[in-house]
Amino acid sequence: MTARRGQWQTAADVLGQVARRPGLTRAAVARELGLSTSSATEVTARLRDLELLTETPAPSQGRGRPTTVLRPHPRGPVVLVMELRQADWRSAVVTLDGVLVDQESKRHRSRRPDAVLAALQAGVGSAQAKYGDRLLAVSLAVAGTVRADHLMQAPVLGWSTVDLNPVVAGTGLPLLVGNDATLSGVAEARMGAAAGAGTALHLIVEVGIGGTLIIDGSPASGATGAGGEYGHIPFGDRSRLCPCGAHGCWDLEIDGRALARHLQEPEPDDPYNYAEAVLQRIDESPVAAAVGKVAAALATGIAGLVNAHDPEVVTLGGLAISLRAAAPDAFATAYSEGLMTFHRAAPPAVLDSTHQKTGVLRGAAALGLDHITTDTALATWAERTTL
Amino acid sequence: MTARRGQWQTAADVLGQVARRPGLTRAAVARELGLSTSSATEVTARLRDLELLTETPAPSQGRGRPTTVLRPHPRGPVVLVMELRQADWRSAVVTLDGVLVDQESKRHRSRRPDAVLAALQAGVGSAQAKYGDRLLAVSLAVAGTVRADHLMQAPVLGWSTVDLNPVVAGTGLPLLVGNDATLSGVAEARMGAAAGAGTALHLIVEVGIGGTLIIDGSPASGATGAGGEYGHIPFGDRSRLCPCGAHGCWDLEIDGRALARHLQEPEPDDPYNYAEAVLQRIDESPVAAAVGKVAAALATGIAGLVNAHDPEVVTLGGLAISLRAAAPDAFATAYSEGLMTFHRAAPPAVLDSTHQKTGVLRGAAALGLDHITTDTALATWAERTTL
DNA sequence: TCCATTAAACTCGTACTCCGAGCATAAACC
DNA sequence: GGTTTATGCTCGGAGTACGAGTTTAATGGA
Repeated sequence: MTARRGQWQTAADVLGQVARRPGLTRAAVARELGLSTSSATEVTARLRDLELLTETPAPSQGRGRPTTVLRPHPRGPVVLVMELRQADWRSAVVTLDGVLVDQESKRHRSRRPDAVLAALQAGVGSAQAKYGDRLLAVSLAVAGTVRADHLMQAPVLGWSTVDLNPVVAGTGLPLLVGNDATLSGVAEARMGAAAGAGTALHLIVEVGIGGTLIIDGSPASGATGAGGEYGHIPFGDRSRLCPCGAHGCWDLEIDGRALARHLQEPEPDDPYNYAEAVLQRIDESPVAAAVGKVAAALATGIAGLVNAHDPEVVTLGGLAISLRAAAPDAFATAYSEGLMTFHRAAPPAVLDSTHQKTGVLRGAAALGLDHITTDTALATWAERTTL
Repeated sequence: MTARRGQWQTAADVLGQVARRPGLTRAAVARELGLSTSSATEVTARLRDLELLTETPAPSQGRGRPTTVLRPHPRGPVVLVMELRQADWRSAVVTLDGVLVDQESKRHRSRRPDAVLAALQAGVGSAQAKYGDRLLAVSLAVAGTVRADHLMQAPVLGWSTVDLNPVVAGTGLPLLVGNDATLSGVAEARMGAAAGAGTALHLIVEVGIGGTLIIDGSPASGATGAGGEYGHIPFGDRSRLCPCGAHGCWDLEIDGRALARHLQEPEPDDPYNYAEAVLQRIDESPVAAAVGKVAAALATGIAGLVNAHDPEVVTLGGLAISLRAAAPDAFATAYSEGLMTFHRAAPPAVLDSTHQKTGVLRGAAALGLDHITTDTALATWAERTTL
């Protein structure tokens, strides 16, 4: 039978709740979505029959008939999430409650694109072997600029344009690709420091700066998925050429390369670890001055983006956290001075990320689950299960 | 009876189509939304019974049974749209097809906030007297920074924080407030140069620069509605203090004030008309040089925002159009050089707005219609009509 | 002129979701 | 052990969308 318009919308909403706030009880979900108890009964029964959810008795909370906790079904759908990084790749399998299982991590043997993609493809293959039909999608996070399903620029990997589709070749699975900074922002907005915010800005400094604007839990990824490259807006010195091809990129002002410049040290091969090392020397006064400048450059840019986007909250990741911690006054001053006057009375809070290393995979998991819990995807699953 | 979840979703979708593409036939709407003919019959019947739509015979297009054009019902709901500008205010009434009727325009007698708001309130009153229950909302565009239903900064009006609620006081109508630049961007994205684009960036230069990022037809308005103040990100000279309170705002680099600086003329009282006058003198070589610099500053900033947001298309309004036209080479060069390399092969088109003076009201109309055609709003209307 | 063709509207029976009301149930509280 | 409380379950009903089949109103050709 063909799916009817909006037929699975409520079921999708229920699954969305389960993914965003794992451990939620059936009664709580019903309250949240404004469902009547009869509807809740019916929807959960449907989801149970389709092997999407199971119900387990919930610990009782005072009087009243005890309710149940909604949990993913042991034969329910899963998504494979993968993160491609400079020296290694990680993967995990996600169930409908967003829990990561089967976590793996492997160093690259070779960094040639075809070798790395072959390794990822093998990972997809073994997940498919283990989970079979339950595996519905692959969500891949990469440390580089993404455009649709291509990696355009990945300085940390030393890659230029690479088609990522080989990762799922031969499996018939859809491949979702996202930038790592974008996905860590999604994690913060859904279940981290920015949870509940309608509009949130996430910025993460590693080598250069990445980030994303998140509106109602979805990243503003632009026309081709390359949105969020905040490192390449001209907040910096226009005379400096960025490896990206533009001039005066913010990127060049806020990471290890900028610290080295201020300290008149040679450009570091590994700006991330260099910056961490420099931050250890914060009691040396030239270091403190350099860190202050970089923290101020970071804060000024953030203030500009706050003016532009009016986020409810800003979350920081990576080196941005330690940079601010090392020069809190320089940061606070530059932030305040960069804001439009009317923002200064109650400026958006700038919070440290709550997810650190796991944020990227969690964000990839969130978008992967979104993909398999749309009403149309559920209709497809239902058709398959009831055959 | 209480409204059921999603009960009016399809009806809302149909009305959305009618508003976005007026003159659409019933058959076309059904195709567009993937409705079966039986559903189309039913939905239109329902909308007819509720005095939301009427059907008029469509001009026949070849063989086959003729279809009908969906038009707003003569007793259907309307929205009052208003635009508050420096010297005057304009208003119009919008029907469900987005057509503006009863257009009016009145100069301010006094520019004191209370006097202006009283005049607007009187306008609302007369619209309510004429349309009665049919008038469901007021959508107000203002030339200034908006935060929820307050105007925070309006340099062109000389106002600081002003509560705009008095405009609808005593009417019981909901007030929707939007920045003028944001709303003109909505008009471009819905039915202008950026029609069909998923992500579009709109920038309009008048005094300073305003704009908005539009995703799937909705502006990214931020937490409080102040989103889109692109003029106040630090693309400019950090030593210059902006009236907004921040330093180095882009605003200061791309309007009449910047032209005057480059020409070493005194700061103009009316930067907009000053800039238009300067552009008439483009054949003087110092003027050409100054315009080139300003056009380049505009293009460089646009390129940075393209890097950040990856829009499908950029639309220009106000002076931005004539600035680019006056210095096309400077603009094109700076645009290209500001882009990340991978964008340069196929950079987003930068198009002139198709709506000029009417864009703001059309954008306000679009958001107003959105507000009264949500499924919940339709349920309310239905309840009222069937009583 | 008349008939075939075409596209779309209409009718009817059905499936499905959600709801309200009423009832049943399982815990905590007293 | 009865009361209170929150929740789940059952049932009948309302409402939407759909498929299949039929009807309708136009065009275009014989």
